Amino acid sequence: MDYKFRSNCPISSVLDIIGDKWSLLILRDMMFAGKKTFGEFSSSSEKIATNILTDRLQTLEQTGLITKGKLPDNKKTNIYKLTEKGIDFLPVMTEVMLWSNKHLNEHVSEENQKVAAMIQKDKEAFIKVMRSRLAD
Amino acid sequence: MDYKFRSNCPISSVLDIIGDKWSLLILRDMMFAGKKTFGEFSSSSEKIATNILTDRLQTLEQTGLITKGKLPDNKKTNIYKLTEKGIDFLPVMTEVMLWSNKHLNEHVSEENQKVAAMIQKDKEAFIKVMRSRLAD
DNA sequence: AATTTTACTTGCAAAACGAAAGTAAAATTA
DNA sequence: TAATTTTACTTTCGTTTTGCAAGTAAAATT
Repeated sequence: MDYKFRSNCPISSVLDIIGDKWSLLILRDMMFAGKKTFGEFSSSSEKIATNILTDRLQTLEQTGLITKGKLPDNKKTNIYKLTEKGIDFLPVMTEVMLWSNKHLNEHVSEENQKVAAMIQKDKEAFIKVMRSRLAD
Repeated sequence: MDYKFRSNCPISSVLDIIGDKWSLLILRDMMFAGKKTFGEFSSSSEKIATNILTDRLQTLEQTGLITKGKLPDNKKTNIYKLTEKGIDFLPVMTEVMLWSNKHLNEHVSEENQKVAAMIQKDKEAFIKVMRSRLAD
């Protein structure tokens, strides 16, 4: 099987998103922690600055990975959701999680190691379950 | 199947690497373009600044994803290689490539689209082939 | 009506970035 | 062997980004 790229592969085009740690953290929290609001993102243990969080949410929205909306009875709180394009990023984040679990495992709880082992066994099943959770 | 994380998943620990676009470009060029030297990395179309390239190569070495060596008969040119830890990052870069190909395809050559379709059909086979290339 | 919450904005010092020029060791060329 | 070129950086400095901390206005709660 010959995998040969004749021109630059398009990875560089996505680097404004995945080459930014705060954007990745937001996507992680949306995908794996079910977070939806500015306050929830702000409360992550990594302590993102509020001006940076604002900036990254705007960038993710402008590049079509998330949308910003409101609940019908609440004009104040923004609700952020992943778009289809954003949900399609799940395999990337899943592989990042698995890589981290394997290579940075001195920082990983035993509980998370077990979950990662289950995911490793059947990535497709995991992604299917997560997709259906996020599609709500 | 219940995938439930009881504590923070370890993604944030890896963000110094994958949350940096220049590091990702270097890893891409090593994995998919077979690049090994400072000059080759420097010649990528994204035009990384030489002081930044130096900095990122040092960071990747210090975090154990690449090694820096020389050829036996050449004391001048540095040869960079992926470590096992670095090669394990292949699935992440593969998913990034597939995501880019799907969502940024107006920038993607027809040739690369065909290659991406082949990869999508059998990711495991692709990763196996690439691993054996890189393990040399 | 008063207070709290939410999602920001602002000011500013520090850090990072990146263009461009320079440098020294090592290789190549004449 | 001397001159030139190549390689992998380092340095300078202006610009941009980051991030802390305080402030703000609209909306919700008390």
